[in-house]
Amino acid sequence: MEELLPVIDYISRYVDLTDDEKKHLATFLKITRVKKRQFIVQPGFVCKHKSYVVKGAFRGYLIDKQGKEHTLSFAIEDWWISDYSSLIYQEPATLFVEALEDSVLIQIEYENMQRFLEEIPKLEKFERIITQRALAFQQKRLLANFTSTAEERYDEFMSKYTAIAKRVPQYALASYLGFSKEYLSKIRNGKTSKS
Amino acid sequence: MEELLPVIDYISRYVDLTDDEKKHLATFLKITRVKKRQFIVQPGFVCKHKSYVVKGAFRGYLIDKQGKEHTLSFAIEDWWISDYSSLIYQEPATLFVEALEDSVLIQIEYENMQRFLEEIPKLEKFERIITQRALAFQQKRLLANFTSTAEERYDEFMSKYTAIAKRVPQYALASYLGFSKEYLSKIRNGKTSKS
DNA sequence: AAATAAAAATGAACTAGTTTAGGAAATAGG
DNA sequence: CCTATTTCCTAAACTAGTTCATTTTTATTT
Repeated sequence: MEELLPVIDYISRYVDLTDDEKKHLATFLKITRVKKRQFIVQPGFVCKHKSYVVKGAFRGYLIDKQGKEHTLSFAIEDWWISDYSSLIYQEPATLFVEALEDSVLIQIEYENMQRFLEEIPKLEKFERIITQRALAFQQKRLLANFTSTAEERYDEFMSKYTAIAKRVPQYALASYLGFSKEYLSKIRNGKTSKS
Repeated sequence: MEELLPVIDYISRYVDLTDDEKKHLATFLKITRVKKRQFIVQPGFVCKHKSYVVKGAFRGYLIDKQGKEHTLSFAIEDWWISDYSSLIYQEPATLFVEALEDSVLIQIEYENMQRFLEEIPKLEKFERIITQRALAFQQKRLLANFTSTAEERYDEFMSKYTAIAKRVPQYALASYLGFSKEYLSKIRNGKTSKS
């Protein structure tokens, strides 16, 4: 239970849970430790969990036909990550989700998620809210890609997600922002460095 | 009530509602008729409704700094449309949502949505499910843009959303698929026409 | 049915960002 | 502390898709 507190506190930000409900919820959760470079989701395999990051960093990406990587999401402490469409439809994933550091997760298995939504209907509200936020986040990201140039997107990301920018490799950042690592390098060197 | 049946049936696909609940739900809904070229959402104004299309066609798009249009979504009969992030955070919209034909909508006002989620908690599940689907849809769209070429995306869309493709102008389709109308025209004429 | 406006097609010049291939610098592991 | 691997930088050639200006076709209005 001790170790599961972070995620229970997280959920409690959105719905009020009694102590009993918290205990019940805890039975649906499990701690997972992964090493750097380890995958928690891989294309072709059904994504079985929703994962909350207690410690560490992850990125979700896919590889296109030409072998190019496209990063779709990052997650550090207090974020969630998974292949969403694989998880909800229980169909083979398209994404890799890879640990960028040695990390600790709290995971909820798909079947358990269905069970706890039935047994603790309050949690429907939690799921609804975080899904709405994820959707709004995605929409905003999409819009940013339309309205801004490569350089603006870079600046925006650096100021908004400083913590993430510091922890992920540049090739991952470039492939998140939608351009090549070479071009990221060009942007960086175009700036008047303060170091 | 009669006129509101389509959306009540839609919701009933996801959650079982008693007749009383259906009647209660109906009090939260309203019919809106709009003419071609009319906007139901505009940048700068808070998006107040979630809209279900009974009849007609819509597109959601934004205009970037260079004046270029980017279409984010289409909606025809039995689809929902709105500026999602504006709606859930009740902040000014970034999108235009425009009627492509004379149309009929069933709308749910934001405040009413909050009320009915509290008064009929069953509907949390409905909201959760359709939000999850919207998110999965968005993710798939994003992935398709990475893994396919302009031409493949065009083919994919034509076969998957034939009904929509027939009803929306080509400039709208091009700006949805992520290239210029001139390029769409080029793709079309590159194909061996069957007409 | 004519007049007007909107949408679609064409082709040539253009450009943002990619690709490729090299080497330098930094990190991690033993 | 030394070696290997990963990450980062540079520069030139390249290309998918854009832009612009003009024409043809298709809708819409009177």
